[in-house]
Amino acid sequence: MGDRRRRTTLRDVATEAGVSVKTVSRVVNGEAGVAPAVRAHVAAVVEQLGYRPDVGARTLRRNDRRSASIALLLEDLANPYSAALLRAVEDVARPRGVVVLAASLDEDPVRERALARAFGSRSVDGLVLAPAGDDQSHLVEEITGGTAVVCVDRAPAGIDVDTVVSTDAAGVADGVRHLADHGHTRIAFLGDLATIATARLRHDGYRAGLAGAGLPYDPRLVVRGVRSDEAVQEALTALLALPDPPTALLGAQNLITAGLVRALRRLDLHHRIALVGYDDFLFADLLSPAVTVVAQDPATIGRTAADLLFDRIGGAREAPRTVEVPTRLIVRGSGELPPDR
Amino acid sequence: MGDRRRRTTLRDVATEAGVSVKTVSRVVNGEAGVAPAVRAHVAAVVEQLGYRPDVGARTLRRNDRRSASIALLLEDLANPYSAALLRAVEDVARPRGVVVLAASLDEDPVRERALARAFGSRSVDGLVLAPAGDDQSHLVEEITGGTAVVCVDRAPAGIDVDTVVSTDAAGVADGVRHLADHGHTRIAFLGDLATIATARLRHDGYRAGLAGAGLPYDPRLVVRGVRSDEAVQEALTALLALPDPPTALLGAQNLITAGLVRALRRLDLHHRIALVGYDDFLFADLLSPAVTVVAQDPATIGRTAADLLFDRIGGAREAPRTVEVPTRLIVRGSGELPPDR
DNA sequence: CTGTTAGCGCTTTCAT
DNA sequence: ATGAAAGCGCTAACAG
Repeated sequence: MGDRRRRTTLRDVATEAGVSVKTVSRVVNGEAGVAPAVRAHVAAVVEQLGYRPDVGARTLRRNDRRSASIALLLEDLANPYSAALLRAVEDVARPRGVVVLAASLDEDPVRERALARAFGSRSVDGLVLAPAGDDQSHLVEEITGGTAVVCVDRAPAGIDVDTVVSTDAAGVADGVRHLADHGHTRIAFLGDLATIATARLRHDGYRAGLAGAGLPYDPRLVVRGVRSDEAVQEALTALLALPDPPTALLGAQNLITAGLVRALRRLDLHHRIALVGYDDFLFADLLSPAVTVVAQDPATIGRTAADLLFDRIGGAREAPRTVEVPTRLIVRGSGELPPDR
Repeated sequence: MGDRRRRTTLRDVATEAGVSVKTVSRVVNGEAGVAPAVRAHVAAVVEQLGYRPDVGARTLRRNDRRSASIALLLEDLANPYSAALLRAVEDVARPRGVVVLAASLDEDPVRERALARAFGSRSVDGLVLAPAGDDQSHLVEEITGGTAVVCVDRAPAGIDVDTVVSTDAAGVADGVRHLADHGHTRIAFLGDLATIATARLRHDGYRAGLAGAGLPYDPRLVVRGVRSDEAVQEALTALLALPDPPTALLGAQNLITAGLVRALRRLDLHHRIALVGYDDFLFADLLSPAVTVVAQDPATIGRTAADLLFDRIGGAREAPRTVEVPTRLIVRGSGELPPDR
């Protein structure tokens, strides 16, 4: 109970093959310095005994402490954005024989630290982090300890590492401009908590987009900290009760856009009020009207982050870079409705 | 380059605190047998030096070889079903201090073996597997080696382990009966590859549902091996060209249902041909008509699988159980359209 | 209550 | 080309 049967070790193979453990180690690791005949024989014994190297023991002993594993700390693994990112990283890691640990942070800085620690204790070679709090300095120890770190989705604070983000501000500005091009002058912004860096960037993009279109910024059209379908519903109701209500909406996040689709539907205004969402979602093209979105590209973000990470793990020493992955405006219908009055 | 700076070890703490390594080990692991004053002092030094235990070394030495990690082998981490399952498992693992390794199999039995091996080499305490091939006997070694294994989504072959599945057949039968109740007698079935066990079960459910409704089984209404939107489109066209075409469709999988929604839309038949999908999806309620589905419950499957896994890891020795998680028919509109002729 | 010693499975270092 | 010995950081087993 609780005890595990002893598995075949290098030593077992060595004894059986009549060679030293070092020779077996050489064969298993494909190192030079073993006569072909010996190599073949050892390989046969390895196969026959079903020997499997113990990665933990290997990591412990090696000078570089490599474990052939990396960890991902994302917002929520069940969320399509995180899931696509994870999958993209996995696809880069697999061919290298590197396994992936994954965890959800749920915007909790405490959990960020705890999990970074837990993964650090397991000597992962690298960490891909979507920062949850506004201070990542707790990672300094890991970094000086030799763990490669790359941030995604949001710029980190307190550490200087490679970072891959979407062009949030520009993307939202595009969306705003698109609505303005369709004649809207009253464009509302519904965004996430201002404590979230990307939410701030998107708000900046909103301002910039308005400015670019020569429209004034009206704080009454801005609702922030929207974190549930109910909050969306309330916010929308309040906006529509304004003396000069918006004729177009910009949903600056996944779930907010979804909430807006539902809320507009409920008020039967979905064909009268224009909507542009930030972040694409499945079936956006099948709704009526189909939803125009500013799409992020989580797969490219993940792939890029993984590439940068493996560069670092491979010993790259340049100054940390920030890569911006462009968003793309996908025109589908909801963002092209004309102003309704 | 490649070398990692030495981290603080138990020994460092022991030297600094003026005690033996064993005493530090006791404090770190919360074992009894340390005087309160000593304990406090050691804890302070641990904190001051920023000591972090090395889980790899601990695993290597412990008799039970526990690593406080488990692995998930799922079909595709980017797919909402797998993602929800992963998240549910993570939520059970986290409070136990157990980290989660995850990988996608993409229906590839070779990858199943390779990844099971890779995780075995890292001495995970448990494995949650959504079987990709039709032979899981390669896991016998892991199991006798003490790794707990639980299968999800599909029953495994060649090993006898705890398994958590949806009531696939019953779920599809429910869907068929629902359509029959609404007057349909010509109900088509579009399913995945017959080599996939769940696809077979769902087909069985289709037959059973027809039988239950007193309807004949017409092979011309059955299309299997549908693996892309184009295939769906073609299949639908062929079905509608029959002398006596179906008035209702059952999409026996995620992507097939999505494809059917698109294809019907393209033919402008979405309000004339009834549709029931297997597997729920986001915004199914916002389409028009909203899509009636037989929903699986990946979160419950994941949670249950994780519970069973930790029972085993904890030493449970009963005969392996199979838990069936019920599906739920969600009535939304598309499945209640009357026969169109 | 506390410490000493051995050794997990492997790679490193150095010898042959 | 091969091997012997040391030791990675930790816990087990046993002494005191």
